[in-house]
Amino acid sequence: MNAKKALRTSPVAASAARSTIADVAREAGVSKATVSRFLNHRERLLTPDIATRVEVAIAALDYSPSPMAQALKRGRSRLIGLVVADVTNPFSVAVLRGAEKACQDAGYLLMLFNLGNDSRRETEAIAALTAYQVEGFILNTLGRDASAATHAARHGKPVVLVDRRHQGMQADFVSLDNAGAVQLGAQHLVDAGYRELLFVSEPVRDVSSREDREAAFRRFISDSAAEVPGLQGRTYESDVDDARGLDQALHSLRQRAGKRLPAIVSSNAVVTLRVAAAMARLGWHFGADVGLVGFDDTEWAPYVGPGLSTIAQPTDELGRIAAGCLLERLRGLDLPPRQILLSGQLLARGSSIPGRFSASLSREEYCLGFSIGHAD
Amino acid sequence: MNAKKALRTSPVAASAARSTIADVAREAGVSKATVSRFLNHRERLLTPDIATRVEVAIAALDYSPSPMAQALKRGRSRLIGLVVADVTNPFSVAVLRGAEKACQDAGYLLMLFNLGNDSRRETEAIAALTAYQVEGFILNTLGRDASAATHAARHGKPVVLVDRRHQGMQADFVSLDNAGAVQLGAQHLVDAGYRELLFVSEPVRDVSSREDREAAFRRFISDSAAEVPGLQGRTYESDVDDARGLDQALHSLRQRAGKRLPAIVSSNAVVTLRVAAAMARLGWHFGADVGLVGFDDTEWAPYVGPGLSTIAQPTDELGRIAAGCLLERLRGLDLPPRQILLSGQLLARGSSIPGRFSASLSREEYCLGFSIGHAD
DNA sequence: CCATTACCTGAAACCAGTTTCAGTTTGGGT
DNA sequence: ACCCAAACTGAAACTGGTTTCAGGTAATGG
Repeated sequence: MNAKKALRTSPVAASAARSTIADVAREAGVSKATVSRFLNHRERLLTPDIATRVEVAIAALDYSPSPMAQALKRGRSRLIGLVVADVTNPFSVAVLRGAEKACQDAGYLLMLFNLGNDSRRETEAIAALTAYQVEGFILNTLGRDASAATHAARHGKPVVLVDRRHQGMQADFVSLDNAGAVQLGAQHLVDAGYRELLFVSEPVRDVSSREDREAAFRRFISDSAAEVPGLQGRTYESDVDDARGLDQALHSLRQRAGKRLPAIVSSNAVVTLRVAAAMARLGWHFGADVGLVGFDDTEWAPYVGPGLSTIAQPTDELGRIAAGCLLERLRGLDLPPRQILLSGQLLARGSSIPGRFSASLSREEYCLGFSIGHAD
Repeated sequence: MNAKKALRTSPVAASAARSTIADVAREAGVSKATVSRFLNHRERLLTPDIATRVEVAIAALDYSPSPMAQALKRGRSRLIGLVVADVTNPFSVAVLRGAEKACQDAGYLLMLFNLGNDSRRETEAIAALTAYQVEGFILNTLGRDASAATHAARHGKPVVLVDRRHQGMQADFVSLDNAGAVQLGAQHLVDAGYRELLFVSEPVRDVSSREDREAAFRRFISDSAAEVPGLQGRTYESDVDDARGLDQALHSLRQRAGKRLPAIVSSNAVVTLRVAAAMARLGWHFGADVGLVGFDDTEWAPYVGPGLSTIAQPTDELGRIAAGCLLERLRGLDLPPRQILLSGQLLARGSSIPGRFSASLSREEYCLGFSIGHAD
């Protein structure tokens, strides 16, 4: 305390201490209230004379108000809490990027909490963020514990769910149109001539996006069975530490296929990588031996094998829109919860072309870029 | 205000309002000061009787102190500011992950600011974070504006620089041992028989890690010229929107090589991807046509072409150690600035094996996993 | 010309904590 | 039994803002 005062009076270290509203008031010869009014209610102005005096003082002291103090008094913090299931997942990061930009543009800062795929920390995350008075949440969490999110909502903080829905929870929800995307990818494989399909996913239970995708795949198979003779489809859940299981699944996929062509729909980039690893272990080649369409278009997809066909999510959009929804709510918009689904885009590359053999040919020519219009 | 009081007395909505220290004090029949002491100085205890009364009251009201108010009074916020040059860069994300974990374990929360590779926002970022009373910074910024960081340091906030040094700045610095890593990768290429080397980097100027790597490459070439007959090396700066330039650079690399073997050292994952794209455009193959060792071991590296040889950075370590340094400073450690360099690990795959042709063979057998011990 | 109103400004209370300071109690020593 | 110190607790001041409330001044109306 003494040290601080010493600093402030010492001209050398003057810059070390942030100037406060009281300093400005003193400098301008007015009261704190007047300075505060100048900052917040400039519209119904103060006397021009006084206003300029305050303005000058603020400039002279390079004053900017402490968000902490403002948060304390106002109850609003200009902070948004972002909870991410796993920063390692490129999808999460891409969304994060979009959201972060939108928030910054609106003058909000992001507080990040990464769960590292540990669902127990979900409650902890929301509690910590709530303590810091975040004004709202963008949640991309494991579906497990709806209670945590509901708790946040009950505190009156708006919540936007990204990619993963919590059953029965009243909140805005922004996501890829999973059903449409699966349809798009699976149909593409069928069009390319593949008939024995395998949907590979991470453990489905309780994660809405995985459930949606799997269900959509099943629906596609049963819906198309009539028109497409010989079409068969199964699903497989891949576990992180069960590489052998995946290898076997691929084996039996090819066995079932017989002389029909086998293909895989992988439910996200993580799974795609696992499948790529399995293919390498088996010495098989994408396209020729087994077709593939994978969710999430990553920057490396064009260069793996003959190029991986992917379903691109509009990740940036998702993040931006999620943040947008939240900001609207913060501005007082009071609507019933919305569901916003954006469509994916199919990028067809070598991995869904049966005739082609591995990476030994230039990929460019296969990059057809099938696409369906994607929302705004 | 009235609304709030109404809420608090209404039993139904009681959960909506966070309870304050005053509530606890009233409930326990003690003063706010006593509650505060219970929370902060439990060691020199209160009377056991009173302590338990407070404890019970806290439990009953599910009270937890407001970090905002604490920050205001204490000047400490339990917040750490993390500025990242580009969240899109997998390296940044990996570091972020490590740092985030370490901070959370120590009870700190991370405020994230992404520059999106826009160096003008650097000052803005530090100002915003400072305003929120972050206790320290972890900076992975563009080198441009040392002033911003210096400014932060002058405010007495500890700063840790990750991967990028600011010239003349007094702060802890945590990074890969770039010189050693370049040596490791380049030597590996030479050992494999490559003789005409090209170091490809993003624009080097003002980014210390890029400068270091380039310089180390030059040094390696001149140091080895004597012992390795025919060894030649050049450098090339690749620009985002100049794909043709890169194509030409590769062309002349091969031309220069003549019947010697040409190879590339790419300075990070982004560049590696650009090189992969160029190779695809040219219809060339890694390993056979041009060798490659790239900085940053990504999850997809094993599956591109014959597998990409990489120099893995201990990203998680880097993040953890950076956070660790910062936390030490926050605990009052007062040492001169440290430089902590961690060694990289060479993962040799197909792209640095001259004989092999493309992806048509299983990669596993090439994954020799050359490695040098990496610092704790 | 006086009363009323409108407008501007400052003092003080408040947000939710921490910390200082002073007062009370207790215990030990003599 | 008395004195003094140590230990514990509460009132109040403080952090840096915002907001209410009341007072003062100038302008307008009767």
